[in-house]
Amino acid sequence: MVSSHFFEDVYAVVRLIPKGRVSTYGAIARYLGTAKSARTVGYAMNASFGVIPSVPAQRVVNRLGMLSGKHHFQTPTRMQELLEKEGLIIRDDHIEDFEKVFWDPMKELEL
DNA sequence: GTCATGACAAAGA
DNA sequence: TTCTTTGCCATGA
Repeated sequence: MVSSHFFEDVYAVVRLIPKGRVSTYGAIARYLGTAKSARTVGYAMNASFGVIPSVPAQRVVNRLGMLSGKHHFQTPTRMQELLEKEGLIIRDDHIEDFEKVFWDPMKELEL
């Protein structure tokens, strides 16, 4: 497959998300300069399945901190388990203390 | 080649 | 304030 430029950027940023932190589609999209392409970021995650090096797609959620994409994992519970394994608290498919674990590339990288 | 859909989000009415 | 519309990039029919 021919990883498009945009996808590569998305993967690069997602891989930079520290363990125990999460980011959002919109934050990544904005960091890449295309604020309204959050949708495409999600699509990139869908295509990130099997990509090497592995892309921690479980650390990317929507702006509400909800595990909107868990259904796209190998198993619907995979995403939650991975996050809990990293020390996060998942409650009812949404991340507790989302603001505290939120990792914004705009602030963390470009600061 | 065109049309529709998708792990989303911001802006307009 | 909520509801609706638009934008983005890539993929599949």
